[in-house]
Amino acid sequence: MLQQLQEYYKKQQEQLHLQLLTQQQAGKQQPKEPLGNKQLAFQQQLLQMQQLQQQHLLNLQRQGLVSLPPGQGSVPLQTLPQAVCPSDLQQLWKEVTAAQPVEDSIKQEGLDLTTTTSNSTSFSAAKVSPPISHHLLPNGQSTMHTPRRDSSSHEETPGSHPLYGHGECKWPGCETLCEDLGQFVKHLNTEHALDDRSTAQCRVQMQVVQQLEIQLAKESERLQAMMAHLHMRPSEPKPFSQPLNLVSSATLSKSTSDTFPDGLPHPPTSATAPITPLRQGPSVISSSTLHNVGPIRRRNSEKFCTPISSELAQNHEFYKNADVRPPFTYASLIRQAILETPDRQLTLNEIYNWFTRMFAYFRRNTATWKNAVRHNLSLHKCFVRVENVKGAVWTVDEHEYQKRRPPKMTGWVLSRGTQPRSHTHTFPLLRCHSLLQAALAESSFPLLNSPTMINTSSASGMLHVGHDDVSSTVEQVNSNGSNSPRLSPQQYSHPVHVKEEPAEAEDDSRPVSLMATTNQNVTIPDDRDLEEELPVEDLS
DNA sequence: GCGAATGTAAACATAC
DNA sequence: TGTATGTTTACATTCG
Repeated sequence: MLQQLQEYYKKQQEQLHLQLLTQQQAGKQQPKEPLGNKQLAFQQQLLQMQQLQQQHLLNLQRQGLVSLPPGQGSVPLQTLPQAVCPSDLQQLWKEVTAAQPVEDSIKQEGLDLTTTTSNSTSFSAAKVSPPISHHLLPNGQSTMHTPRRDSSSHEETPGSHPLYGHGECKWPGCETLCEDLGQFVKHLNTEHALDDRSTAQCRVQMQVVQQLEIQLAKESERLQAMMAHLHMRPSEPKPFSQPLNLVSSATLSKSTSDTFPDGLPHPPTSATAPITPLRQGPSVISSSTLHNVGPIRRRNSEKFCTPISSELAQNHEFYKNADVRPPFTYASLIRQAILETPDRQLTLNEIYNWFTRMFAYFRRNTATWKNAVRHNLSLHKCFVRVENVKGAVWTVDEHEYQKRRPPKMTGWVLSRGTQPRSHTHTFPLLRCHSLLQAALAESSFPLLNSPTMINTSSASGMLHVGHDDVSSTVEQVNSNGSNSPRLSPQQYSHPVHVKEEPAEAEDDSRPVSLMATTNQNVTIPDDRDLEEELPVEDLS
């Protein structure tokens, strides 16, 4: 099926290419500007075709028909069409840009694809929308052509370069170490000059961005349909506090498609205020999301209780490939890492590995975040160090973890711990509705970009919007509590030594049976109730 | 303003 | 000795 598709698209592309060449020939006898326009139109056609192909492939991928090798990300990069080879593209760009004054296509500091990028990426949108002033750079970062830049980024300081950070070149796949900016500029000019390879890399990055935009648009439509079906009013005032949040404009506002008939959500055209990823899930493809760095305080897993496990499951590929800081606290992430393992325990190094494996963001600044991880492990009582023959491993004391959570949640979260069981029986639809509304109102709805969740388990997915612990605990029950004979520390044949902590009278059973404490969490019965009562399909 | 939670940095100890 | 690991402290920030 895939082959057929690819063949089909190949043929289409060849036809288009042929047309393009024909047009080029014919264009020689025509005034330059119409030629440029026509070529642009053809180029757009080509790119749309490529988009279509990628969309299909993505759909196939979603349906499990196509699997991507690790490292390829959610975007089928390896399938990026080659219909426009770099040299063609370069030629195209030359001709297209020749029709209009493009100053300094190649700037002193290196390749500047801003104008051409705009031409190539905005597609038909360029015809109807004002010139977008943001431009995505090959590494997914965005340069703003507004005078002000995102001050939250330490890379945006004067004398810096968006492609340069932490002493290394951030050109995709490069990572060449450069001692200073001067050396970097030199490197940029030599290694990433305007040649076929760089052009191709730019194209790939453009495709990545386009794909994400398309995906977002589609999921936005889906969400609208869902909300319409549920009689919700997404465009009610109040929704989002971040005006620059793409989701707020693209997802929930019908006017998006009016503003941009191409159906593509367009990132904000200016960034006058730094954006933190507080309410941003991967569904928020905003420029600042893609390069948010620096100290970020609250994570939405804590504040808005994004279901970390489900979000991670859904957006695994995104976090794995995009240099985006995950919107979760270190504690949440560590806990997630530990709970994801069969044994519910990890060595420090394994935790490190999980971080780097799961998040591209944590593949750099290792000293900083590793220190933070160790700090969190030591600081939070919910993380318990257990020694075995292999060395020390870390486990999660779920009870402690729950205890440290501020009891300020509404809906089922409150009912989970404090209300009688009977309350959970009333949950399903009403609570779901209010919860959903609350989630929509309070967050950027991180499930938006989660086709699997929407497709296969929307109910559970929505219900999960409310508490990551709930989802995780439910998963625990499913994956561990009932059917998997996992090894718990006490099950090891060797004696288990638990770091001596001041034993607390009330929950002192921890050293004896950590896993028991974890799995026999007092909250589980409710979770189990929920699992039983709700039409949850995808919890296994 | 206060306190809790969190992130970051750093110093220090210990084990290998 | 260097590195990994673990603990602790300090300080800044965010948010209720």
